[in-house]
Amino acid sequence: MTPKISLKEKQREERERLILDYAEKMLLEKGYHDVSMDEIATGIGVAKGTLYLHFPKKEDLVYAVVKPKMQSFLNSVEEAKALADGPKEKLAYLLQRELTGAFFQFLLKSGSDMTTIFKSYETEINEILPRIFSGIHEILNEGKRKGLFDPALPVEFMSSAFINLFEPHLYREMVTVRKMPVEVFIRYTSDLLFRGIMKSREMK
Amino acid sequence: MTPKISLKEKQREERERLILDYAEKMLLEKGYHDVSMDEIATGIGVAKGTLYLHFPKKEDLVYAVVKPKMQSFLNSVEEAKALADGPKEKLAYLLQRELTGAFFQFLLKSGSDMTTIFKSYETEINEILPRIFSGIHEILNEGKRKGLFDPALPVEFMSSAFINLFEPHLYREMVTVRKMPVEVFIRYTSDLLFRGIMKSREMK
Amino acid sequence: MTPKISLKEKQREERERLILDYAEKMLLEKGYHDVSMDEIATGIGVAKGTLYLHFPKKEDLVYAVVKPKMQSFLNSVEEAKALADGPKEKLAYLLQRELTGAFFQFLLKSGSDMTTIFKSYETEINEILPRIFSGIHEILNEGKRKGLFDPALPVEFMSSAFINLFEPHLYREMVTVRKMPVEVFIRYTSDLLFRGIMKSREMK
Amino acid sequence: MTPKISLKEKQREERERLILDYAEKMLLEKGYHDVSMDEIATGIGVAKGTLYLHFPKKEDLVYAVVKPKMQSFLNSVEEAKALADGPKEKLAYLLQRELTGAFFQFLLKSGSDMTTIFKSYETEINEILPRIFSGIHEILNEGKRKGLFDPALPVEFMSSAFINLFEPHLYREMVTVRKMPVEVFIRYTSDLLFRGIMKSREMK
DNA sequence: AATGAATGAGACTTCATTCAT
DNA sequence: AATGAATGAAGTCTCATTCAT
Repeated sequence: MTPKISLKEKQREERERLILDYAEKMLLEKGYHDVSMDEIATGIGVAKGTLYLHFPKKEDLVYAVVKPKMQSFLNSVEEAKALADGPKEKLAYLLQRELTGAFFQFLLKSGSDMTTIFKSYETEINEILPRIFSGIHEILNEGKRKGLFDPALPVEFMSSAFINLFEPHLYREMVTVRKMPVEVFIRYTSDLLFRGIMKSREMK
Repeated sequence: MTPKISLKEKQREERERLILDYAEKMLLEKGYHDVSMDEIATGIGVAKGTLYLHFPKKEDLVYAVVKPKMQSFLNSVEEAKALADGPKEKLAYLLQRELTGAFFQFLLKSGSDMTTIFKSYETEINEILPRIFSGIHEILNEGKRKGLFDPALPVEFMSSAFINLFEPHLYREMVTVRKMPVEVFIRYTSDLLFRGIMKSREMK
Repeated sequence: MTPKISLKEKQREERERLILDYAEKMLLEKGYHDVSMDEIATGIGVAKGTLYLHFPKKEDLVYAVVKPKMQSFLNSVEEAKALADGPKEKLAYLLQRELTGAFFQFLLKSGSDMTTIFKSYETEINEILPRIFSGIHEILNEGKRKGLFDPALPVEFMSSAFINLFEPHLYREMVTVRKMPVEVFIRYTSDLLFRGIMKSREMK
Repeated sequence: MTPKISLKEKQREERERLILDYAEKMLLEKGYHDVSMDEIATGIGVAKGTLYLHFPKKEDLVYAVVKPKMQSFLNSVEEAKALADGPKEKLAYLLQRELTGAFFQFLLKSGSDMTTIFKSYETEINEILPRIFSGIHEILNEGKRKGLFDPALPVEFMSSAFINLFEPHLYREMVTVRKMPVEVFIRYTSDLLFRGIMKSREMK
């Protein structure tokens, strides 16, 4: 009977994906508080109760949207660290891998510290986020050691500025609205990170 | 008996300031949707109704918090434009003047387009915000013309990146928590804007 | 010192009259629930607290508006009863005397049994209203005895129909809006009471 | 499975009827402002939220009570106009058809112009009410032309007096309290309209 | 499993009434 | 006496969550 079960399981997962995708879309568009469970249910054509079969709380549904993005970001950080290239290339890799992910965007949109919304996941979040940041800090410190990055700037300062680059307004304006090719957008962002807005003299 | 009138007026303004300050604090901490009128009232030790004596709607109270910051930012933009110095100095002036203001921070915190919250003030906002951005764009274009700023980066891209620098987490972490002197924080931020995180070769 | 006191007393009464007149106007216009104490105070240029120096409760203020009209109606009933004329003339006298008074109009406007609003005055009201009705009933019974009024119609039916004639919409429409002279309006109303809408054959 | 759907639909309608009936009862008893949504919910043993499933606003619930009565009255007016009989019979038909409906009663009870309460339905109301009145006026003018009704009385005067006959106090007192048979009540009312309170000489 | 009607806590807002000045 | 700021009970409405079908 395994196939039958896995068929059901498959359907269940498809349904769940449907929910998560639509929820993500709406959350990005309107933020946590302006998206109701009703709206999500109606939007994908299921009953409100069905959402609750998959996710016991709104918090759980939303966290299910956010967690993989956080996870993916962590993974990318780990991958970046493992690259043979230098720290600059590692950061560029991260940018290119995650710039379009909606994770941090969502957080900023929601306008709350994550823990305000995800009270039940505080422990989990406090396990993942620090690893993300310490991974970035490692890369940044490596850059400082190699004389590439400004030794005067605290790594916390740098990493925060780095994270801010993932803010969604700019992406939407440039790529979605103005049809700037993603690669161009990524290059610009990466340039901005590495040499600010000044006209470069020596590097691409 | 003008003094008597102005005494009352003074008290009224003090009370209003009390409300606005506490509201700002809470809004920055928890965002629009997670701060209730009740909470604000209790927090400053007045009854709910008292808030409504000063501000007919929650929207009005919150806009009264935001407007002066928006206004101040616009003023600073105008002042920056009027400076005799070059575009770089103008942007630095803006950073130094407004980096600690909580306006954009609040917006990001609130996680919605302003007009989602401030429906009644849409017209007003749509009058102020564009002037802020076009002012910044003028400075940026001036910089491009003078060969200072990267001509490849769209000014919208630059201005958006510039605005992102005002995000509050970093400020709080560095200045409030780690006791970094504000001047140092401003210099770092300004450096970041102008030359990215790379070790500088030729400029301060 | 009597004159001084009576001067103050006079001013007090003038102020009270001002309040009562404005309150009556607004009550008639918008009804009990749609007129706020604030509105009344502002409308006559005094502070809200001042209203409460004269009338401890909204109920008291409104009853102070209503009571004299009720009283006046009762007086007119008594006067009508005392007339030398027949019952028809007595009713006509009542109509002519009270048709323009706003008492019953106000009640209808307020849309509640009087006792819903005037809880504290229930006893008083239950003393006056029955006297009004029994006075009218006396006249009606006199008319029945004299073979003038339809003996089949219960007096309660007649008196209620009679009271309904005081409804304000018609008065406002005809006299205020269409500028029908009051005497004509009274004659029409009186005709209606005595012979309905049919074309009269024998009496004016 | 249409029957299943119609079962739910049926239950929904039953529930809605329950709400409407109880709301009507309370509205008639205490008027718009003195009936709270809470009170209605509690009164029929459901939660407040349930009311809002059926009617998004208090205004909507109340209008759902009023509209059918208004509609029914309009229908009766149209039917009356279409009768083969004379104008007197037409009015009598209207009286007999609608005297027990609570529509105008409710309006009077509510003590406000309908449009004060039903702001969102102003257009709809301004479409129905004038048709009611102009229908009545047609009948009245027909009566005048045929020499039946007093040509001196403006039709607006007559129609307003006619409407006043639907006032609820009298009905409740006579029929509900004193157990007067409805037919008798209707006959009395009709007599009152056509010949006033005078003892009739020539007509029943 | 799926549904969606029902629930009720909690948010915003109004307004009669009180009270310090 | 007069003021009007302050109060807080009460009302309308929303929405995450539950539960009978």
